[in-house]
Amino acid sequence: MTRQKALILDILKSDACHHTAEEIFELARERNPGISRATVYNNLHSLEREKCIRKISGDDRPDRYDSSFIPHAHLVCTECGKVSDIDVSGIEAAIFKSLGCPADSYELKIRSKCRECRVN
Amino acid sequence: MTRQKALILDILKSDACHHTAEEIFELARERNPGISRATVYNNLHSLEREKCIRKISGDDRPDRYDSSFIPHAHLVCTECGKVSDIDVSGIEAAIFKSLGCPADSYELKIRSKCRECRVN
DNA sequence: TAACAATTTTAGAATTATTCTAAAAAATTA
DNA sequence: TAATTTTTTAGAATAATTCTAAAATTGTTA
Repeated sequence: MTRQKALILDILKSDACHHTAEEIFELARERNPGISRATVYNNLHSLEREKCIRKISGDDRPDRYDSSFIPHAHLVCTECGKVSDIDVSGIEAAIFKSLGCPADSYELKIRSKCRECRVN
Repeated sequence: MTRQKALILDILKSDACHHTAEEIFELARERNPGISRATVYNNLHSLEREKCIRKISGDDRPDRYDSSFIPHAHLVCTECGKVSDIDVSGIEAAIFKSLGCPADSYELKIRSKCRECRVN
């Protein structure tokens, strides 16, 4: 594990936010000013291949990276637009059933009002 | 509804494929050689806003458009990138259970090899 | 239908996110 | 340590999409 790769992983692990590659590049530069953008992309790819991190493909916006490799669903609020994690049990089993094998990965985005907006 | 917008909608409706904007542009050019790429993008956006079509955000590949607005799962081939519909029963129920109400819409993207690529 | 306003289209430049390149540096192996 | 492999770097290249401003089309009102 190179210095740069460890730095990128640390940035993701030490922050609950779902950062974009560009944000990670900026944060990495604060601690290693010489780091290259390509290195950030290279390592995000390799960390993803190694199932250390997960990419959340953006909706008209740049992709974001999640320090958790455990797949989970995202709730996109139709009212305030906020994205939050949501647990939907039984997806994996349902996917396995229709696919005949486990998926490489999956992404479930649910559009609904979030709890806060539902109250108001 | 302009001539161009009708053409773009027709291309999507008359073909089960999930085309990319570029593919739609090429198909539109066959029937209207002067059409501009920007027109294709403009109309795809406006059709999406009007809930006539749905965008499937691409995974390292360009976004694709679905002529149906009814939510359903998509299988994104990790090999050839093709997007196909896949029936995963029980998703709606699982979402209802964790949300406490039906979702406005959802998008389930499953990454795996498609049937053709699995054979080869 | 004429006159006018509003919207859409067009061509191509600009932008954004990401990937590629090839030489230098670092890490790994023998 | 020497040789080999892998990674990093800077910046150019690419791909997808958005922007721009002028022209064309469409819609509206008199």
